[in-house]
Amino acid sequence: MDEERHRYLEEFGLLFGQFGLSRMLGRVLGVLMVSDPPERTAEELAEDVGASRGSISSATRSLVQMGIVQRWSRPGERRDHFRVRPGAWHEIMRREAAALRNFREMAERGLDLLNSQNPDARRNLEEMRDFYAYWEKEMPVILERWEREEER
Amino acid sequence: MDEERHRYLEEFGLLFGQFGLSRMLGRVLGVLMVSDPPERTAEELAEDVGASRGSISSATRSLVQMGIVQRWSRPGERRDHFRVRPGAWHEIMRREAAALRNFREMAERGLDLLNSQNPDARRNLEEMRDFYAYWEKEMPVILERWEREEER
DNA sequence: CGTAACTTTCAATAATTACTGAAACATCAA
DNA sequence: TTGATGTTTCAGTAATTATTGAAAGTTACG
Repeated sequence: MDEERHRYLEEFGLLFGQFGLSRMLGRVLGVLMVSDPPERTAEELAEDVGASRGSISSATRSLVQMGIVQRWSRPGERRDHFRVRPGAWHEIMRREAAALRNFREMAERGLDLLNSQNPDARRNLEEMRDFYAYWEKEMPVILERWEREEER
Repeated sequence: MDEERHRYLEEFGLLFGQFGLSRMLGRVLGVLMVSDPPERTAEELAEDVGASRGSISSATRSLVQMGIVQRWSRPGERRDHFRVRPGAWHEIMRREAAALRNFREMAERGLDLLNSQNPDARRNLEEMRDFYAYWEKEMPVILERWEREEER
């Protein structure tokens, strides 16, 4: 694994770090993305990202649990193999779409808490609530259109 | 400031923490959202969130710099006041839309790096690139529609 | 069974990030 | 200019989060 590839993995990790996942998850996902063939054993992952077996174990567990990575094993072999699931990116975005609900609900709780008739004071929370309700409605539409276009 | 309100601020902060901003930015934004009237001085913010002046100073600076919060002062008064800008939520989403580009570019760099003809190995990166290119195109459309609907 | 190959768990610790508070800086009015 | 009021900066420290590595757990096979 050369210098350029290590830099790529680190930046892939940082991108995911900014975005909310952990850096290690990003690095592991990065290796799986640029692997040829596109799968790796836990041991290979540990070597490629330069991390301990323990870290790899917890990163792969999270990625599998999130539906981003698949684990599989050939019968009669002790080693597990990991690969990125087709549709992984769609799944990541679907999670973001689901999180919009938390923002809308936070706005609604704020309005209850504020409990004021002053329209000036309510305006920001109403805007927040309406904005996230709008996105909650629109994102699934765009996600579905992508799925239909992928099927062709 | 009662117990319920403090819990709200803490959860508002956590929501923003998960989402990528700092918890303190979230707490400060939370206070400004549920204030009546909807503005606060730095001193009031410090008291409401229970943080030091220094923390408030850096949080408000970031929020202003991001275009989420406005700072203003009445002539002949030394104190600055802060309030949430109308359109703040739109601005936050616009930033997310802009970040999609980083994901597409990461996929493109990965394809260069992989430099393999094996279609199986290229598939994940191609999917990533196409998926984020699609969102890069679609998000501005939805953001603009919101703006048009707001104007009415 | 027992052993080797491999994985997971989790307490300890390293690395990172958030926060404070006091000093420096800025602004207003007399 | 001075003093009072208010804000920012930043070095130090606290709090949090990420990571390791060794022990415990699993699985395949003879």
